[in-house]
Amino acid sequence: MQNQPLLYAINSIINLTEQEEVLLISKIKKRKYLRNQYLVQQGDVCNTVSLVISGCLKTFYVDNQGNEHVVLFAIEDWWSADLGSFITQTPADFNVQCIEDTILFQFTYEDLNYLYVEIPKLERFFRVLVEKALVSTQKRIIRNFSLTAKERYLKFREIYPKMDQRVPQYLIASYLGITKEFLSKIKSQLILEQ
Amino acid sequence: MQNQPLLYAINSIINLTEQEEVLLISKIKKRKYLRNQYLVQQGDVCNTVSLVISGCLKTFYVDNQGNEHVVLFAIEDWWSADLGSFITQTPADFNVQCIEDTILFQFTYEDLNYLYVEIPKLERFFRVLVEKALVSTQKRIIRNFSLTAKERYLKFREIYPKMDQRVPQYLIASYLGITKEFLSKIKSQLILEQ
DNA sequence: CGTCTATTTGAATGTACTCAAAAGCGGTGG
DNA sequence: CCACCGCTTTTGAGTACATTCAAATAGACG
Repeated sequence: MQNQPLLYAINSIINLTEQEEVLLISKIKKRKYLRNQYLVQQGDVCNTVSLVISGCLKTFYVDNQGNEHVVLFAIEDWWSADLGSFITQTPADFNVQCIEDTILFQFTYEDLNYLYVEIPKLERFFRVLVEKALVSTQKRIIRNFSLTAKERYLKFREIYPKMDQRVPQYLIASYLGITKEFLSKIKSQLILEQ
Repeated sequence: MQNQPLLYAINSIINLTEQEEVLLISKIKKRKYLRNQYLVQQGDVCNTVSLVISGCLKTFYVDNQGNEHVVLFAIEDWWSADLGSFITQTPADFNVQCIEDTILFQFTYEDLNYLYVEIPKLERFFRVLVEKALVSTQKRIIRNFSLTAKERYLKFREIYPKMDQRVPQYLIASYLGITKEFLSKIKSQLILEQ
């Protein structure tokens, strides 16, 4: 049954009864997006939380000079949303866009709040999800401060081994907080060093 | 009654029954720390989550070169912990230290997990707390990428108006990801501009 | 008043950026 | 099958933002 992967993930943290599973599944919206489609656009209200089943998303911010800054990539088993927009139901600061054809399970704001009431255990699932995201975001801040661009790139390849081939280089540069040109120079330098 | 501020905060998000309040209070440890005392040291397991009643904490990371990097300040109504260490009960990456005399309400790992079972609504309180922290951490990453040091400093003063006077300048520099010397130069430049 | 810590200032340096141009690469159509 | 197009990556020269190191100055506290 197609909802299994998500249910496994959820049941590894909380144990749902059969009734709860049925209710949960009734509120999950399965959606397919194509490469380059947007889930959220800066300025819109983010109305869904998405769990990635397959494919890849980028969450990014466009600054005043028009530069894109990738906040995070979400691949299989990750989730994504403009959380700030979602929880306050105000316009989003971030864009969320598919960089591959992507299959998602989505919860709307209304449904999720309904589910929190009907299945209080679900609070735990999302608490744990958000805790993990916070931990990895804090670690990222540290990496940005204490490592050079080259070290950050090496760390990135270590933490996300598949991403390096999967994602265009200019997006990795953006994630690392450097220009695409400079990442290119780092890579050629790394080749020379071998 | 001394526990009121925290209960107000909690009751603004979830409604506790009187029994639940009593149970909750029985597990809260109120502690006073002096300036410079550590709550958590890099390498130790972080066993408590702390809610700041008064005073100020810094969470920081010491890198391989021995440089300190402030991850966050926690003042009144904020909370702090090495969350990664706390949730996995593994050695902490971060230090948490008082930069003023500080009064805290603390939950131990065991008590908090017990409370999650006895008062499931508490999951919601902490989910909301962690969500807010994640949002502000993501916004910080964006600021670090899209703003110059000077702009980051101005933004910092805007977001944390009191902190600028309250916290030594070299810690603000560390929070902003720049050297203390450079922050000093930014400030003198700002004075000239007026 | 002296000591310790925090901040300021300056000169030299380095890391990463900008801009411009060239090269590579994948797909599409003639 | 090759030519062309759009998009990504590479390369280079010049520049800017921020760092390092050293020394001077300012503040806080006993």
